Amino acid sequence: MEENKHVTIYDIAERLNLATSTISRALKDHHTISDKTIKKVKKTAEEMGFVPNTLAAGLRGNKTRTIGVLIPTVTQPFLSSLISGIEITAQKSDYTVIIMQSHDSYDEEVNMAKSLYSNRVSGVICSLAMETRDTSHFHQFSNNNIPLVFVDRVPKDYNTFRVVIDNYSAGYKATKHLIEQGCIRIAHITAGSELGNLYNERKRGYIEALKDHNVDIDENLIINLNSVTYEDGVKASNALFDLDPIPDGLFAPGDILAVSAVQTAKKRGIKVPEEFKVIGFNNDPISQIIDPNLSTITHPAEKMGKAAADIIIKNLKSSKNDDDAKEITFLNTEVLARESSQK
Amino acid sequence: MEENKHVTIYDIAERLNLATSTISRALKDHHTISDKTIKKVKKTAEEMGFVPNTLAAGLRGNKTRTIGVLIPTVTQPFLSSLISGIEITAQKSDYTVIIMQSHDSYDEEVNMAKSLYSNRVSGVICSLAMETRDTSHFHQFSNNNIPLVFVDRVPKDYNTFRVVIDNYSAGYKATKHLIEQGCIRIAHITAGSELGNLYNERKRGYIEALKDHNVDIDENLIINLNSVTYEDGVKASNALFDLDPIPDGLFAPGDILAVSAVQTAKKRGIKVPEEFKVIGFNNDPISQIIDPNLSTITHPAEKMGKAAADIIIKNLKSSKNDDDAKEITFLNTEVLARESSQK
DNA sequence: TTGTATGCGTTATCAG
DNA sequence: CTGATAACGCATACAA
Repeated sequence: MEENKHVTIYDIAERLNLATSTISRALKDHHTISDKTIKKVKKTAEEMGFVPNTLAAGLRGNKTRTIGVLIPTVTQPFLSSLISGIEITAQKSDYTVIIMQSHDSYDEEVNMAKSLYSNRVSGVICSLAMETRDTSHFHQFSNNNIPLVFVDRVPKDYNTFRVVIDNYSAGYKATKHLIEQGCIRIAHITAGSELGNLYNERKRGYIEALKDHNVDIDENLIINLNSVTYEDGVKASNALFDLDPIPDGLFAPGDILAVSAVQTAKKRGIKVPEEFKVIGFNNDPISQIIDPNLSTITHPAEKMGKAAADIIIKNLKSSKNDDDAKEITFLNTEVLARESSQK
Repeated sequence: MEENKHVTIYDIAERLNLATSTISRALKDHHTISDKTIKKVKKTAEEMGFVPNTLAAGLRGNKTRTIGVLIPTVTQPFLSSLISGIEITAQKSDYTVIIMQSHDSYDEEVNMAKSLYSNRVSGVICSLAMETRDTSHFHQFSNNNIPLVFVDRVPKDYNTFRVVIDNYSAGYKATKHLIEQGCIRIAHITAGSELGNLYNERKRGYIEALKDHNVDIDENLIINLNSVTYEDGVKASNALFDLDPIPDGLFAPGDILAVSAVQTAKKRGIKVPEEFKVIGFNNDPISQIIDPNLSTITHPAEKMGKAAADIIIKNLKSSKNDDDAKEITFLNTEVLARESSQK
């Protein structure tokens, strides 16, 4: 077995009778190094199997070209698409992405944030954990000039970059769509108000749409959940179908909830969309698998990821110490009318 | 804005009039340091907002307590569950996980591998890209005593740890199940033979099961695909349904393919499972969403992730330079009989 | 165009 | 029990 010690620029320097500084510069195409030397160095590096030690470089230069991503989980379609977007953009600028999952736990989020800081990431992209109420664990980034971008589930009061959709108007659009499809008893599921208020905003849109179109607001048709699993959705739907009369429409703020409602309806012999129309949120893959296909609101996950990464990279480039208010980027959503809300 | 320079052990040392070495040791509960000092140091560190610089520690100690994960994508349910398993185990032993996606491209995989090495990860867990035929880019790990574990899509000839399921027997079980449900014209979809031979193995199991049960093997019922997207599945299914007579069963080596077959069948008025029974593979979430629910083969993604991480960590602990043959870990699969293959 | 010297923050070795 | 010092591998300021 080869007990290969890692090859360093020092090894290359020795072999070529050059200074380490020359090697270091040649490897990065520094303009003060002759083409000849550059070629020679690169060739030898290749031959010797040199791989730069990013730890050393990071320590020395205090920049790691690494973007830390801190999200609840990678298993949600929305979030994995977000990652995908981040990665695509990062890769173009030669940034490495390191992903950590909070599993929607505040404590884990705090730990992971520390770990990211400990790893001296160049920038951070975060979608908050469900549990998170306090965001002081992000101060370490802000205080040290490490660009921080919140995505989707963002804190309300934190002067940093945010990439979001307009949840209010999305909720409004979804509800309006159901009204236009003839619904007059529209139910809504919402989730425990948290820091980010994402579900609250969607609910606000729902309420406003009802008001604007003179549809009665019935508190019995609004179900409040603490979490948004499939099982929660089944419970909520059953509660709705126990009403008399049952609602004729549902705006669910997530496709999983919507799907659970459709399936519960089917199980109870309620016809979708004839007796009960549904619109979800996110445009998850399942929305096209379920029968009937689910109407939903698009959520531009990949675009959001790209936008967030762009902000980080741009900010790092200009290295401006701006105390300016950080902008909020709003991305578009659209109603995707499929079978589950057909007239 | 606070222009906080990072707090270092040097800052703590200065404040407490102690040596940096004392601080370093105190922070790690070294037994040669008095309890009093340890307490004092920890308190001050906390107060000053000290966060260890893992780059420096990694550089110095040549170990980073980081596991690099190199997989095709995080968006596949199987792979995101795998990650989940890796993370759970890693976190218990205080390892950090860094994830990179090859997007099934050989070139990206080579790059990412270099990047992981460059980051001096302590160990690597990899599921190969579809495109990968050559695995020499992993030698850098093997040669430098960095534990390497392949998972699921593994190379055939590479003396390193492997965590897999027995694809042959899984394919056999799936096919046998269809036979037991009364199928006699069982179709199969397979994918271009690659290094890992995962699909080939499943196909081999399919063939053997047919033979063992005296069911005719009809080459027309076996469709070979280059990729395994939903669209590919639709094409394959249509080809099968254009046959006369159509097959009465299908073993699809992935749930997406199976779902596409079910939906294509429905579109063409073919009744599932009455006229056409289907079994998939992986037990993806969609398998429980589609109507009828999809029979499938379980794939213990999270367990595999845990097993792989365990191997890395154990190996790192014992730091034995074993030239021994590396073991292969086989995990169990099961037939999950649901509606789509009902008699 | 290249070389010299230094420091990034930590830990391990050795000395006290 | 604590301190001084060197070393990890690289990048930069400065010198030549």
